[in-house]
Amino acid sequence: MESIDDIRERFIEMIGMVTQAEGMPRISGRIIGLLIFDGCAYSFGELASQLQVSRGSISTNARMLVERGVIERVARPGDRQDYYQICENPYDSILRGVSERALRAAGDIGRIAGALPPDQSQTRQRLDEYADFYRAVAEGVKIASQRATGRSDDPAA
Amino acid sequence: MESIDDIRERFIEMIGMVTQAEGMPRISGRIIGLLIFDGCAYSFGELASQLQVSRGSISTNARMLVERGVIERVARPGDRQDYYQICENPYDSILRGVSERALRAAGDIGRIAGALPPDQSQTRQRLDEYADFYRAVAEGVKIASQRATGRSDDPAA
DNA sequence: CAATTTGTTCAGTATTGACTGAACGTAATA
DNA sequence: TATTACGTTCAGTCAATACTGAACAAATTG
Repeated sequence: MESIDDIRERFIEMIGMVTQAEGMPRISGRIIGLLIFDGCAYSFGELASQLQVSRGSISTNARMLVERGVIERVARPGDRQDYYQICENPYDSILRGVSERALRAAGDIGRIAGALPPDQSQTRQRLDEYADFYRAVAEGVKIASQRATGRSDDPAA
Repeated sequence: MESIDDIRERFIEMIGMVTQAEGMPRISGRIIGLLIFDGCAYSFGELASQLQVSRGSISTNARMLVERGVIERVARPGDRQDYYQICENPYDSILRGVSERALRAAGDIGRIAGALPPDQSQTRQRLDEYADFYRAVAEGVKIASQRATGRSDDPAA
């Protein structure tokens, strides 16, 4: 029988690999995995020792995750250390980032399409289609976000 | 006034950067950009010379893109070379890959959640939520795919 | 058959970027 | 004020991987 610690380890490493595959640093994913699995707040130092990484890495990755709204810093009275825990709905924040990137790509492509002279309508049409694709992605992600969270802004809930 | 060639160049490089940001090789994106912009079929050799990369790179990247259903090989009677053009709806294929990866992550997480002993219901719940998130992403992407393509399988179209 | 063309493979290179660890600033404590 | 604890920063290291280019097999042409 596999121990809980083994399962935990497996989960944390797995999330690390998944986030790496999504283009994020592996340590970011391991922080997320740890905080989701244990569901409590950990201090800066605990994160470093639990994940066996340098404090520099924790500093960089924790800041990025806070900035993206995935984890949050919480204070403990009488304790000078920084504590971190997973946000209420981290998934929303993650998807917002994906959506933003897609919209930016759509905007970039649309701008290039707009720069084409009028006699290049065929090309412009292909580029506009491409931009629409990215807009559709952004839209689909937004829908996923609504479904994954408590559907707080979904009238049909 | 910016020439069409300059715009073309800018577009191709831009798509290269976008795909790189999505975790794919930059050359793959440049091939896609070239084929979308010009909208015609190019030979293996033309791809290499137009993009100024080695034939080895074209071989590897073209094969991957064909395998993913983004571009396709077309034959020309009396010409031994391989010709490549963008697929009918490359976006569908790209999104299918994204969706599959999300579902795989959801399955992995769900399996780990299932391995937890019954007294870990809190943890299991958090993990199940996480798995649901990835399922929602897969679903949202599928919706995006339907919207971006000709909505061929959307009864409301 | 020799020469040429075409695409693949793979060993080597170059580059990117994650990660480390030491130096540093700051704040608390004695 | 000296010391300790904490988080940040940044120069340097290391690993992953995109890319090159030469060697190769197969097909074609003369």
